[in-house]
Amino acid sequence: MPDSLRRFKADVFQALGHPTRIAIVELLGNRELSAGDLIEELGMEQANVSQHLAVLRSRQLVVNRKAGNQVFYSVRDPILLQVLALMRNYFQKHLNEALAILEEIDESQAENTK
Amino acid sequence: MPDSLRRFKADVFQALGHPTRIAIVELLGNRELSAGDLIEELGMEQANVSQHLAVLRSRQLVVNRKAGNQVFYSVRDPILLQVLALMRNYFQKHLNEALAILEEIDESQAENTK
DNA sequence: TAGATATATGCGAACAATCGAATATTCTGA
DNA sequence: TCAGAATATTCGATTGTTCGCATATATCTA
Repeated sequence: MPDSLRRFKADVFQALGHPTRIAIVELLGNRELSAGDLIEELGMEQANVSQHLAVLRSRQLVVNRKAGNQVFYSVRDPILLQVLALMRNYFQKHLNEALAILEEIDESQAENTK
Repeated sequence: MPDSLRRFKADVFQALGHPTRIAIVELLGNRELSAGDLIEELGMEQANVSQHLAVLRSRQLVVNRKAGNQVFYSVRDPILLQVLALMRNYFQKHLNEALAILEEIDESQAENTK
């Protein structure tokens, strides 16, 4: 496989490689939500959410539609939702290990705060 | 969904968010390959490949088996291969946009080298 | 045991990603 | 045209990732 193709895939995965962006894609699901809706649901800084939306847009994982004052976002291709569904599956299958990994992450974070 | 779950998913995606690691998982497919095999196939520095393998191991996307002198790697769960297959699908569907994105990346890299 | 082979790890420099704060843009309604 | 609402962008500080190089560890073979 050409390297450019791998870079493309890696870019898509990397765009999904942040909890907030996962949350955005999952909140969107099959419906449209405005940026404001997302900000409210996520309970995060407006600018921060907007930045994450910019990442998802730049990789074209979401599309947006302007309606007057607002901007409505949706997932561009349902394949992405299938991918997330597979991941849910994967997570359940490996729940124990997953929790262990998460604990490690927490511990190493505690470590850093010492 | 709890945030921890999203972090777990994000971690998995992030592990896949590098062209070399995509290449490794795709090379492995359903078979086992030694670290040396992978280094040869990839044509990259031994240490670099080993570091990428460490990332994949730490997120448990691959498992390894020691046999004497060598270490054999394989993909832990075929779900990951399904995910990659879906991405192939996605890529073909959006080939044109994908190429545009790749060009942008190239341009911004050229920008940086100015 | 010594030397070779296979793999992993530690370190530092370069680069990229993230966040909050401030500011800019775009649109609406008075 | 102006104020205000919704969203996006820019900036700088901080943190995380990646790479190459050097070195460590483990195993095999003579």
